Amino acid sequence: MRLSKARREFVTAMMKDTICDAADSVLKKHGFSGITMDRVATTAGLAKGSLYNYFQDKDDLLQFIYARLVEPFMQAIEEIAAGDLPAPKKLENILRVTLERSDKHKGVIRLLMETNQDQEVRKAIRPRILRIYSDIFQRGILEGSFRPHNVAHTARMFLGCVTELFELQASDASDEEVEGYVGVLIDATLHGFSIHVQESLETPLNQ
Amino acid sequence: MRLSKARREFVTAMMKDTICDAADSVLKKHGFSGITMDRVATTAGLAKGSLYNYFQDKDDLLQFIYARLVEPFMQAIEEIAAGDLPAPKKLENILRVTLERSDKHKGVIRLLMETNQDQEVRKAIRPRILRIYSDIFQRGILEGSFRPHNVAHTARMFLGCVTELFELQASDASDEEVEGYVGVLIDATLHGFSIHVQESLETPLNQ
Amino acid sequence: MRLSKARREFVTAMMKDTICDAADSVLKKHGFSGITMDRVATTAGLAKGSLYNYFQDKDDLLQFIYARLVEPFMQAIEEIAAGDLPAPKKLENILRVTLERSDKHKGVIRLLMETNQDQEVRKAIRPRILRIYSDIFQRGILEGSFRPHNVAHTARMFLGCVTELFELQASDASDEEVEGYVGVLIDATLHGFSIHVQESLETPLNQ
Amino acid sequence: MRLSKARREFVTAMMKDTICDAADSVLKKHGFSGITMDRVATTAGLAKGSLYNYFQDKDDLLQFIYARLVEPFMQAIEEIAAGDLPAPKKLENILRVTLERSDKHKGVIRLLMETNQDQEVRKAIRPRILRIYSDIFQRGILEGSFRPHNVAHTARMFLGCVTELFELQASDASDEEVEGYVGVLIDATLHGFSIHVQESLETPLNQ
DNA sequence: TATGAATGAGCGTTCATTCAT
DNA sequence: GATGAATGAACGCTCATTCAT
Repeated sequence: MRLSKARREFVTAMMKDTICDAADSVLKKHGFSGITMDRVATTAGLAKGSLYNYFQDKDDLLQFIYARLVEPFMQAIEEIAAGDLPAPKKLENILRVTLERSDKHKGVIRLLMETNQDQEVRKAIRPRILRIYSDIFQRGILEGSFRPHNVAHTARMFLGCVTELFELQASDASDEEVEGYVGVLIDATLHGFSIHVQESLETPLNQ
Repeated sequence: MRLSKARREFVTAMMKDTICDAADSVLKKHGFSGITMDRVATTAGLAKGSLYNYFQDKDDLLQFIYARLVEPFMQAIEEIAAGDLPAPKKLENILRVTLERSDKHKGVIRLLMETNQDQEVRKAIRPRILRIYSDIFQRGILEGSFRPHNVAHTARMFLGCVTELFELQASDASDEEVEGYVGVLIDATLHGFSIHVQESLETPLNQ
Repeated sequence: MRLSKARREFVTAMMKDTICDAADSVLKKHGFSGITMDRVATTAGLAKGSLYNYFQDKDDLLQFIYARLVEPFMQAIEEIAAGDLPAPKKLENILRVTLERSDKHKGVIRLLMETNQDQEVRKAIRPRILRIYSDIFQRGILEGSFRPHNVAHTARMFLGCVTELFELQASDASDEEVEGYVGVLIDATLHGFSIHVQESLETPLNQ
Repeated sequence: MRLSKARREFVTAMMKDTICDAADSVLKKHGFSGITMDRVATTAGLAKGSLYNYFQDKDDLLQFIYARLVEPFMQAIEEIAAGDLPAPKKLENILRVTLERSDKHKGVIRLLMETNQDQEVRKAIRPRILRIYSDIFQRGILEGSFRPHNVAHTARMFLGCVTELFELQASDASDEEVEGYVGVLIDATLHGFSIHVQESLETPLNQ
């Protein structure tokens, strides 16, 4: 009995994954707004109504997809953030992990970025990421490796850069290795782009 | 005959603008997904069917709206890009113009961000912007103000930062002045965030 | 312009009636719970979506049907109630009018009686009728033609009788003339069924 | 073999009752239209599919419920009808029993009233009740306690009154004791409402 | 028998598009 | 050109019923 129950849960989890994969596939082919329950079901080899055995409604399915996709990222990132490397190294590692993982989900990542801002999950994810970045920048300032600046701004800009590199990587336009992107962004983050003849050490960035 | 034809075209253009205004208004009130042909028509004081005299289909209308909204930005930006200021100053001016203008259209801008990235126009706009940024970075390198780096990457990262500051500005969370955002990003672009004790001038960023 | 507008309203009203007739017909054939938008539309010779040009939603349609059917009754009844005949005569006239009119809508009436009590309209109609009956009974008591009794109970019982005669009339089982039913109920109302050898005049019915 | 068959039938009957109880419970909690096979099964501690081992389909189940609820009423009523009290007393007793029993099942009764009149069982019950009433009225006439009248009409009117008092009792609007309702209706049945100064004994009611 | 995942027709509703006027 | 009623495919969702296990 207990075994059978465990087994049932296992099968259910498998099905959720299968459906999720189907949704991924629909996402890739038809874009975010092209995800219909019908298409997902058909792609998963099910009837439309069967989806509702696994997900309460469409939104539930969407959230599951998002979570399954994003949660691993988040965990890896949070692990790094919780470590005790110097701030710049943390950024670098986070970036590397992020890009490496996203490399395996090219299509989905790109399309997920379309996600409407109203989407519940996106609302929940962004703050988490921004908070992590902020904390690291803050730590960097305390450690003396970063000049003082408004970490809320910095975190957002860093996120903006990551997002764009994401897209670049996801686009077919680039086969560059992850290390390339990491190097680019970390270097830019640390030094900016200009030639610094005479770096004034005390200049605050902002505030 | 020729005159009458010109007149006809003029009137048509006027009508497209009227419809476009109506659509803007609907956008503000109902959000992106709330733009229905019905609402647009009613708001424009027309019958639904009449829209199809001016736009081939809904997508055509949407693209027109997007273009009309974005085009002024693009022109201002391209004008700056075409000038002969030093590269960093160009970036700064472009950024300032971008944020200032978007400040006046917060509502629309924010809603437009919901827009699906598949939208044709949006697809068309990004390359133009990236190209402009790339060119400026390239010029900066030639001018000797930027270290050599892969300008494709840099342009994207810069765009990522702009996008995020955009969102920050559009969100109700911030009343900061445009100059604040400009300062932050320009400083970050030029110098990065780290404390540069010993800046090695010859280090290439990438490639 | 004004004419055209008036004409449009007229046509719309016609269509609402057409749809209403179609719904009647569906009602007769499939019962209350068998009224689907699809069936109504098809019966009316329309596509399903077209119904929504005339009714906001299904409930709106249902209410319209009910109202169109019931309102004429109500008006006739209220008119009689407002007159100055003696109470028993009012009851008689109301009954006669009710049965006469319902004779023309046999099928619908019967089915409408199924109406779920949650239905908004039924909720609204019953109290109106009960109030009218109550008032008349109350007047009858004051006039000295009825013995004192709880008019709330009496009104309900009278309504119950009417409803049943309604159904009897609507059923194919009976071809009896309206006057027959009127006579039966009025006589029963006035005298009951028992043989009154020695009527005690002062006995109150209730309370 | 025979024993085992009897046993099997017994168990089946038990299960039907269990399911029926579950359905009652669902009825109370979710209303008539909220009775789904799923909910009934869950409430009964069964899998959905198992219901179909005991009932051919949903309608079969519904009919069983209705019958099980109504049958005790019917038996009590029929017992009274079969006795040898005078007609008016029979009516009174039937009425009392009806109201007393329904008083204990207010919730279910009220919800059951939402039931579509097309429901087979409901259709089957009415004639039985009407027949009983008719017979009693007929007996009353023969006994000399009722004036001659069309008993089909009378039976229906009486039923209409009962139904209404039923609803009144079931509604939260009234806490009146059963005896009150009984008194009201019996009095009305026997004497009507009017003041009978000079009762002419020989007037026939109808036919 | 019991199970519950799968089905699939059906529901009410929306809306871009067409077309007779 | 302007109109707006009509269309019909598509949507998310429900649920009675079936059937392999």
